[in-house]
Amino acid sequence: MHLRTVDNSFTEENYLKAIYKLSRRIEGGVSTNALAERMDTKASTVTDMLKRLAAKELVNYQKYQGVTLTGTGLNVAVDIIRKHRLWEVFLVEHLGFGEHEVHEVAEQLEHVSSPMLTERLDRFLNHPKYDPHGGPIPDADGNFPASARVRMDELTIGKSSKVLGVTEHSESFLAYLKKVGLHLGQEFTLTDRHDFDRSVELLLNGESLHVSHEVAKNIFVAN
Amino acid sequence: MHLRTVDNSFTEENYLKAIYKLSRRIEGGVSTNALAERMDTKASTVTDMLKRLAAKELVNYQKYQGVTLTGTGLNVAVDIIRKHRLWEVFLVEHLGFGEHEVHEVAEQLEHVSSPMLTERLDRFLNHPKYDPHGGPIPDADGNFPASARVRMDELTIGKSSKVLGVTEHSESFLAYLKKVGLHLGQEFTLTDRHDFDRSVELLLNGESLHVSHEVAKNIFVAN
DNA sequence: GTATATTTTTCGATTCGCCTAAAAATCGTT
DNA sequence: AACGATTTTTAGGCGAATCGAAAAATATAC
Repeated sequence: MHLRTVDNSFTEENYLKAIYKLSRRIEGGVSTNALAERMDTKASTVTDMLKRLAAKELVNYQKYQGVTLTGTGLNVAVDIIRKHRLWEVFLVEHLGFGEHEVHEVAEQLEHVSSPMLTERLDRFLNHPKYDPHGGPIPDADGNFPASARVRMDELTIGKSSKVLGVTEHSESFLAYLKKVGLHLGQEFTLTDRHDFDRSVELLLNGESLHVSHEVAKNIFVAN
Repeated sequence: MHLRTVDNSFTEENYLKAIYKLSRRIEGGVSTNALAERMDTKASTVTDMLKRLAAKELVNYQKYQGVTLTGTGLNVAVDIIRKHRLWEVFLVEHLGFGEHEVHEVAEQLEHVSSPMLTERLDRFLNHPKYDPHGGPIPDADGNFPASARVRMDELTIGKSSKVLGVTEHSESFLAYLKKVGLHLGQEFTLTDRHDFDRSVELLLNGESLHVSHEVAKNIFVAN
């Protein structure tokens, strides 16, 4: 006698979120190994979980073929992201957390399940569109803000722009950005693109900067 | 490798909290059945859990003899109560929740583990001493506010006390209090408590008065 | 003080999330 | 097409948290 309507465990929610994030960056289904690395677990564990998620119709899974989210699974994933980012705004703007101190706490808060809480928090925060890292916050219907932002690697040559956010949050990546001066709000001009490796050239504070495609595709800029 | 040094699960935390709350009202150790009822589970499940908690030295447990919290267990329980009540203050005062809509959400939020979050929330809320129901909020060291007030339904049997205030302000409730003589400052002795409906018996001006739990929980009395 | 009732514990089972080791499928290279 | 390397799945096991059924301990009644 279980009520099984919306009974997603933290673990399940985290898998769905991981699948969502990985599928943003990769064409087609997400591989078991990619998921295992992201979830810091073993491939066999991932296989087990994918079967369970498939049984609940949260993912489309066929063995050896990778995994994608179903409509339901997508809804859950986006809702988790919405909550995560709203909490980050709260932590930074109202509790005085530093931008880089919020992630772990938000990882916990995002699993609190109360639509009323989420909507009231959203209102309290004045319906923010971006989190402190520049990540877009989907609304209650799961729609992301229709904003003027593109990935840096997609910006037109010659355009001036500024850094709005990143999609990769590893320590090393953030350290690299800091080192080369690509911090939030930094203005620059995209002067050239090299087709052979899709890297780009920027003009930033009067200096030229070479940015690899791997880096550029993880940076959101104004368009 | 998780960051949580003391890795208490939600379930464990809830058992510790339940043991704490039950031991407030009852002399000696808490019985397996009382705990099972409170946790809405089976006695056999409780026995299993008590063994685990005892192995972690969070409770003192000897079979058939009931259970009490160890120092460590008490610390955990009080910290959960602190977080629960702080979140209730936040929900009511900043998100506009009604007094009676907050409990379930706070039950989830109380398990978010981040001392930094708790302390910053406490500061944001201006170090409140009582939650929206009048429940006292322990400080970061686990000390409850010195002011001695408890809900009438939580007063120890045999204690003499006096009425300090109410948390329910409806006309009918106030009229009832007036009729039975429970006005502000009125002295009385709590002579008995009936576990089946948690109602209490008072001795008031030499007369016996039966007060339902519904009423008693909305009256603050000196402790 | 013995019999009966109640409480509590023990004893398998189950599900979730995870692991290791081994087998199977797929991919890459020649 | 066939070999070897890599990825993925299967198989079997483990701890946490739960259950029901049955046994054991304690409490109550007579």
